[in-house]
Amino acid sequence: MPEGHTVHRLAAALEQAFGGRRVRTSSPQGRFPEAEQLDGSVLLGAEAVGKHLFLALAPAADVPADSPAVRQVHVHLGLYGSWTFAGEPGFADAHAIGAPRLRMGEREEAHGDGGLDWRRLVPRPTVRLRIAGEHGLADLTGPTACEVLDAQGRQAVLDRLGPDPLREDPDGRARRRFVDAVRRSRTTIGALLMNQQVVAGIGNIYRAELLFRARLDPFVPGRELSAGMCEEMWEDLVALMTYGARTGRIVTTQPAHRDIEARIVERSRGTRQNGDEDPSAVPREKSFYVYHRQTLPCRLCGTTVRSADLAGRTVFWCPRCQRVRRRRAGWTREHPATPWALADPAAQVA
DNA sequence: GAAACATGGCCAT
DNA sequence: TGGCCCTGTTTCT
Repeated sequence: MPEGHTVHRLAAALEQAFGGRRVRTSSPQGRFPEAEQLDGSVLLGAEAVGKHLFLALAPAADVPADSPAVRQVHVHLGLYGSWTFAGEPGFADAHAIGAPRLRMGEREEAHGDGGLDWRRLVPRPTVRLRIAGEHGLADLTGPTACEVLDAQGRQAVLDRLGPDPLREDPDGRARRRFVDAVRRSRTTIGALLMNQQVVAGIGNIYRAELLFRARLDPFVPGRELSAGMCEEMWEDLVALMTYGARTGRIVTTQPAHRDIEARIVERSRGTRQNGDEDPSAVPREKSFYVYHRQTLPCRLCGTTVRSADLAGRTVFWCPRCQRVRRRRAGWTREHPATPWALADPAAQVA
């Protein structure tokens, strides 16, 4: 269950694992029959845009990237999709917690059976696509999309996507696109943030957390927000998602706000993330301000966090910290937003 | 076992 | 807005 940062990590992991190499492809589940034609291709590269993943495959390593011979495997994990890696020690290293198996997507998982030969791993019957190389393999299960596209098809997907905070934006064009899209719309900011045409890569966690950090009510219409508020949100998103892509974890709380949990019984069902097993990581029950914290007190003011349906998904917010007031001049926040300089996610690793 | 639930998105009304 | 598709895990009967 990934948001954009996970997909970017996956692209890096797949490229590291198979980039420039010939791969075997198969569809144990049988629901991706194109795997047979792709078998024996060279994986030229892996790219993430928002939550979309593209794997470029060609008959040979020296085929130019823009050649019509290049096939684009387009993968979207949806709610349930995940990749499971298995291989020699050091395979998919950047993400390995312990060989030979780990899962990415909703989490990474290390199995202690070190003697297992990855080549003999029988795929689960639900594996849509298996990619195998010389040193290891990757199994894809449960994607909402796994299809072969040509260059035009790939472009059609990209055309449906707004700016991705995880892609370079040297001239500020992406930020401007985001700000304009928000301020042009009478739709609520909570719905806009989930619209991949407005910003690509945000999911339900980043939405709720970003709005808390901005001290903005999810139900305020986009057009009521000032340009400054939108620019601050974009910059905060870039920082939060960059941290997420680097660590594999969504952490939005500042260290000073984490210990309220000591006095609270956390819901038994938590939100799993990559690296939950890592004792140096911020524990999941301390990682969020509002996500899945409905009925619990706000970390800042103690008011009970609320949840409601917004655009088909559950949104979480603190009705006090995120209260806004309508003034003649437009909407204003009742509380100042998090000072962005302090919000540097790098400073959040306790 | 069944049912509920989950970090999504598409398509038909 | 509602229904439906993907799968795995937890919680309820």
